[in-house]
Amino acid sequence: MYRIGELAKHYQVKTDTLRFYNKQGLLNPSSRSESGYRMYSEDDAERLRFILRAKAIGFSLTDIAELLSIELDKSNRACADVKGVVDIKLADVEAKIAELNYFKTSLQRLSDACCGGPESAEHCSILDALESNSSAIKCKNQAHQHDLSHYAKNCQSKG
Amino acid sequence: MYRIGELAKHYQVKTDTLRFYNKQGLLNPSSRSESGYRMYSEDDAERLRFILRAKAIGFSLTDIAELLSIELDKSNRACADVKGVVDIKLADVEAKIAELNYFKTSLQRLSDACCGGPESAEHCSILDALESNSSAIKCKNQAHQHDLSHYAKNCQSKG
DNA sequence: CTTGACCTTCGATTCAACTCTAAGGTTATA
DNA sequence: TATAACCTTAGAGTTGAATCGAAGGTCAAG
Repeated sequence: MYRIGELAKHYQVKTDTLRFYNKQGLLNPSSRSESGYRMYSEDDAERLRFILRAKAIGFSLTDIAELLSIELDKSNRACADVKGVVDIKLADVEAKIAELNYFKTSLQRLSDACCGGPESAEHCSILDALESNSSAIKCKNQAHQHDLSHYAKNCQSKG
Repeated sequence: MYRIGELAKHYQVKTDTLRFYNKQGLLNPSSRSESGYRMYSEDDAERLRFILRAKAIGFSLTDIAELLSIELDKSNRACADVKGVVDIKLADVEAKIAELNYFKTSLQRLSDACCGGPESAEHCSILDALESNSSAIKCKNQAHQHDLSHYAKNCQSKG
């Protein structure tokens, strides 16, 4: 069993954050000491690891609560429902990866094209690229169905 | 030239948001009409597209301002500086992709293991996995150097 | 010449996810 | 027993990124 400060130090979070997660119902200490101190078990720590990992890759606390709460009403849910929740997150993650890969390619192209020397950036190819309609950072043409589609369709490749 | 409402509608943002970007210096309309209306050029629209795309993949407005401001003081910056900024962003993006790929694998594994049928989730393999120390959502062993390393090292594979 | 859809400003509010403050209780050590 | 380093609570403040409200100016159509 860990006291709040121990758990916090171990996972590099503030005690405030753990109290906040407690208040939000995200991570309730499995017990309290005589004097009212929060006492966290190994399972609680496991749950915290899950929360931190999910958070680090961009899930909101609401998302995380949803994933974690699935287990609570499982007898009222069909397998398909559960799989549905997971698959929605999966689609989100895949869409984000696609965006990031696209952006990565653009940045890579910029970086590769730049001499990186000590001379003034007046004629730096990175700047040229950013200046002229972000021509090195083009919109992808094969717009798929997600957040970006609403403006991707208006984004002409001008290179 | 577009008025604020036109630009907003075109890119599915609120006029408030465009005024906010103006106030923040992220996107200043290239002119004002006689009567003081903000007037946006094609280049302004281009810049907005860049902002929206960058935002969609997780850059903060501060990050975006940095990328966009490169052009302003370019004669005061060395090529190397500019390349440096881009390379830092590139590393950010790569780290994010790595995280997401890791999480994607975990979610995929959960999804694949689930029958997805209409029966009660009482014995759903996804829930089993989440329950028992998230064993199906294991920590990766090959911890590389980034945000997660501080707790990845404490995360034992229990499957 | 007024109605409605625009636009302006400034300041207040929202939301997530903390983060801090104040006032006080607990526990190990000198 | 007193000092420090813990812990408790309720509630206020912070940051980023909007979003809203109020009070009013602009402009084309009827």
